[in-house]
Amino acid sequence: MQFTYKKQEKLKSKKLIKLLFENGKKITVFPIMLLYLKIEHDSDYLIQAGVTVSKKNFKNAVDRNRIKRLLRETYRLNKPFLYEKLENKYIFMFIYLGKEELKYQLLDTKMKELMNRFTHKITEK
RNA sequence: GUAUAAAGUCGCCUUAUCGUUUCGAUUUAUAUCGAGAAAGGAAAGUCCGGACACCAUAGUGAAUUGUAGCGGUUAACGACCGUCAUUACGUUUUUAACGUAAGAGGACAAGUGCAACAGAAAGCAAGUACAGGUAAUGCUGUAGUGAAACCAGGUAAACUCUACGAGGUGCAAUGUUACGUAUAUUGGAGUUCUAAGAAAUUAGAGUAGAGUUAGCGCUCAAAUCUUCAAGGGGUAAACAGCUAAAGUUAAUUAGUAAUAAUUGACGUAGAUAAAUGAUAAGGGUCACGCUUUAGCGUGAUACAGAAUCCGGCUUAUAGACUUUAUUUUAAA
RNA sequence: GGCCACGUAGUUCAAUUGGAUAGAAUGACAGAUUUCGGCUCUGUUGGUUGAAGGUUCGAGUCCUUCCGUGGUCA
Repeated sequence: MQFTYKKQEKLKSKKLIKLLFENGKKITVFPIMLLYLKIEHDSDYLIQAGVTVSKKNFKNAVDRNRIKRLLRETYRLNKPFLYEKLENKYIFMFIYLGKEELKYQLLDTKMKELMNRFTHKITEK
């Protein structure tokens, strides 16, 4: 499995996103919050993931884009770790809660911690 | 050389690793390989003007709304260029001229409205003080009030008038496909029998069916049924529109200029919870400090992210460079 | 992405078609009343009218450009 993040892996359907926000479960490792939901979707990949940043916290489009790019990058590089342990299909949404931009290395460690917690929760069941 | 102001130009670079979007090839498919390209001067605000699309549309007038010295540029404009009145400041040889900057500026000799306080008076009128003048009188001048006054007064970024222009809605326009389902309403076609008639149709039966009843039955009866179309309700998927264009740039010519013409060169993003990146290393530029005139260390490297496409305007912007003007310093 | 609307004391609203010092209620503060508090009465306070320009003798009001807030569409 490679470090890819293609069109097929992105969460695009408005319907799914709506479902996710209504029924999804949360895990938070500040400043990242993960919303996830176990659901059968059409993609060939196990996970469809999206990324979002609030307009309230970051007013300029440039800053929002920067954060989203960082989040995507951390997800992309840590993805194989998740795929080793997963069996069912999921949809993800990463939400950035912080009000200031963090450095890449910090975000990377946070993302790893977040994924650890997620796999714990799944395997417990 | 320093500082300030105005105008204009540029607005970080290189390498490595891992990725995203597009196209092509291979493959059942995951995917693999190859190819080139990938954010701005404002992409922003949406303040104007167009292209393009759909809808509407005989003509004329009215209403609504925009513009407003004169001339030019342009696809077009409320933009741009030139120029004049006017205003402000400065200088001089001071009833004027020159320089710099501003410059939404048609008409109050068509009508209506408005002008606080002050003032006799800011209009369907009334008349103060002083002086002059008359047969006589606000008849004339000055003073005083005020932003404005014995005047065809002022005011149109007041209504209005004049001249010229403007159909509406916007790529979430619009077209095609897919998914999918309650059916109000409207229209067409179809579905029983008998009689009359050439036919449209009319009259009757009470069949299919509908309503009601526990049921028998009773009532209605081809529409309340079927089907097709319009219409309406929902879903939020795909493709086209979608990027080569009033294109960018250099030289020459015409023009005071905006700009135009000719020739040469270039071929320039196309996403949709929204790509154009992330990390590491090195370099450039600027500031500060140390040492010392060549290095070292630390910090900074702006404003900001395409969403149908162009032409302007407005606003944000670290730093660098060019030109012009002014000030001051040093040298010759 | 397109298209609209609205900004006045801490809060909710006024301001006669441009005319003076921008008002009212409520709130806040002080005093009176009360043993104390509330109610009530009296007084005081608080605004660069979202910002910057312009027109005008004079702008909350007219014009232009920005800033902020909200709405709408298939």
